[in-house]
This record gives sequence, C-alpha cells and structure tokens, in this order.
Amino acid sequence: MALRHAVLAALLDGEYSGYQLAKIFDLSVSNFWHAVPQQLYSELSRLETQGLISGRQVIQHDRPNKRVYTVTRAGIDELERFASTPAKPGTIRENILVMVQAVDHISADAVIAQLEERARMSAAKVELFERMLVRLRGDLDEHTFLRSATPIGPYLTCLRGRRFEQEHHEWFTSTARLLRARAGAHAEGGEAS
Amino acid sequence: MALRHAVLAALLDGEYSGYQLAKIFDLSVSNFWHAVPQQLYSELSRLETQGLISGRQVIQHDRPNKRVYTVTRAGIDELERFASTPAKPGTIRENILVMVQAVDHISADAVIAQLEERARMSAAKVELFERMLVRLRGDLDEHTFLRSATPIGPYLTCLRGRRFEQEHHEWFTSTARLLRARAGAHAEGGEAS
DNA sequence: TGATACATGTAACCGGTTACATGATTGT
DNA sequence: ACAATCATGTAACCGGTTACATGTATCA
Repeated sequence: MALRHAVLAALLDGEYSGYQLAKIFDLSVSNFWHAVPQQLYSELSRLETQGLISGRQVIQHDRPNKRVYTVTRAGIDELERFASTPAKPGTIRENILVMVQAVDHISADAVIAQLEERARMSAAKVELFERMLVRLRGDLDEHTFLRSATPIGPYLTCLRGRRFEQEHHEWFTSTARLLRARAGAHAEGGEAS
Repeated sequence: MALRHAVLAALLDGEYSGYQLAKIFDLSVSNFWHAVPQQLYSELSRLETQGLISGRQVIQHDRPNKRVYTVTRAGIDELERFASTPAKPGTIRENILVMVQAVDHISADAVIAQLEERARMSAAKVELFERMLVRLRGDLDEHTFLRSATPIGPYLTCLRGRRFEQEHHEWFTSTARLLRARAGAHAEGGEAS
C-alpha cells in the first residue's frame, strides 16, 4: 500500500476535508506524492473505517457542509511502523524524458515545444514553493527556523520539492536550447553541402 | 497507456531481449521510467502483436536462447504521435519524503537511518550515471559531443538522471545531518531543564 | 550438486485513473 | 438563469505489482 501513508502524513498538519486535501495534494504541494481527488475521497473513507483517522462533520452556512479528518493514535502508530520499514526508492515516470530519449528518431520540434511548455510550468511551481517556504517559516530566517522550529517535516519536504522543480526547469531550458541549436546547425550544414 | 512509449524509446537504442531491457530499466538507467521485469515481458508481447516492434529469435549456445526486438516504422510513428500530444507532468512517489513529512510526529531515528541508507544508494547511482555518460560520449569532451554527436537523446536523459540523484544525495545527507543536530539540541535542552 | 546468471512466462491481485453523477451555495 | 467553487460519491477499467512456475547453461 502506498497512498495511505501520504494521506496520513498530510493530515498531521491539521484538520482537512477531502476537498481541501485534494488541493494540498494536487495544486501546490504534491511534492512527495501524486494523487487525484477521487483517490483521496476513497482513501479517507478506508482510513476512517480502519480507525487510523477520525472524521467529524462541519456544518457550514456559507457553503456545503464538509467532513474533516484528524489522525488518531492508531494512525500515528501506523506511520511509525511505516517509517521503520525500509523505504524502496520512489518511482519516476516522466513522459517528457521518454520523448527526449527518442528525440534522435522523431521530430525535434515537437519535443522542443514540450520542453518549453514544461519549463514555464516548473518556473511557476518554483514560485509556489518559494511562497510556501516563506509562509511556513514565518518571520524567522531560514537558518534559525531549521535549527529549532517545529514542525520541520513539511519545510524539509518543501525544500526538496523546490529544488526538484528548479533542476527540472534548468534541464528543460538548457535541453530545449541545445536541441534548437543542433537543429539550426544541421540546417546550415544542409545548406552548405 | 504509459509503459508502452518508454519501452519503444528504450528499444530505439538497439536490439534487446526482455531480460536485457529489464536490466536497462531497473539497474542503471531507469532515469525516466520505472518498471519491473514482468511488465516488460508482457509489454513486449503486446507491442509485437500490435506491430510496433518486431522480434526475432536468437539462438545461443553458451546460454538460453532469447528473443530480441526492434522498433518498426509503425513504432516510430507511434512515438511521433506520442511526442506531439502534451505530456502531463510526471508522478512523484517517494516514500522517504512521506516519512520526513511526518518526522515531527514519529521517531526521528528511524527516519534518519533511512535517509543515510538512501544517501548511500544515490551516491552509488550517481557513479553509475557518471560512467554511463563517459561511455556514451566516448572520447569526445562533453561540449563537442553535445554540439553535434548522435544519438543525443540517451545522453540528455542521463544528464537529468545524474542531476536528480545528485540532488537526492545532497538532500538526504543534509536532512539527516539537520535532524541529528536537532535531536542532539533537544537532548541537551532536556538535560538542562 | 548446488549456486548464479540467463531467459520467459501465467495468473491473481491491488492500486490508481477516468467517467459519470449529484447537489449546495455564492456571485454575476 | 448560469457559471464557478465547494463538496462527495459510485462504478468500471486499466495499469502495475507480486507470487509462482519453469527451464537452460556456466562455474565453483
């Protein structure tokens, strides 16, 4: 099993509904686990019947009611067990890397366009992470925060997320530039011969 | 579908059997797609019945016979179509990030141990990528190679893979160090009070 | 003779994705 | 009235994972 623990870990941070959790997972901070809303709704039900989280109805007047969840003692124990069994390396699945791998055999233009689009996306994501980090550390400078503030977990994973997107961005841009340059050089070579 | 294109892209590089492909995917260069051997065997059969790859039996005397595959014209066309439809951002699934996210609520020791283990693993992987890069560019220096050598796709994805592992390594080490320091500081604080 | 690497397969299961459905409430 | 956001759910399907099974050839 898998999503289980990611949901538990995300819920440690506060009381959230499925809908709120979906945003946390998908929109901004899917820095450690990817999931679509449907998965979260079903996972939350399952976790509740297993007693790892407990839900409570929140009546709202300005918008539909919702059900928010908190991690139970049993949930924490489950996370503890999880953290004490060896973590297998995560799975990478990047379609755009597949495209670049094949770039010698297919139209480079298509690949370059995708790289540029993804470069824009990751630049935006870097900014999101940046703002998230500032929000998390409040008025402390990073060094002080890291030394002793709590909670530190979400900050640390956010740092990884930011770096990941930064590197992605750099690779997207430099790869796009390189492929463009090579396309240009070939064209010139073709003209000359 | 998903694995499909990763297998096609990997096969562009030469004729491989399921077994060889499994090594390419799993051991060293799973830098763009993760897959276990079983998936490859079944994917190869499927791709062959669909005419995207063609297999041929290779009789061996020193070891069991094998069936090796090459990408067909139809296979290239499929990749071309693939590369011209928008690539959705890849999915990240890192158990160890989940553990770190939860570190404020569970035993930090377990998490630190995992980080140190993973740091060792990624250091090893960086070296693999390093050697792979040297092998791919042969006797050319990187600049020259990047400017005009072919194929360039596998080299570019390998560069991304190496960087990814480097950053992973750095994050594992620095995070482990930080959590250790905080544990130490708490212990001292506890003694003092 | 027993371990290791090579080589491939079937079948069951589970986790993840997509499609579809429903309904409240606020603002335009 | 209509769109947008909030809120949750069911059901079908497909892709990915694990368990199990089988056999060849080399080397210690």
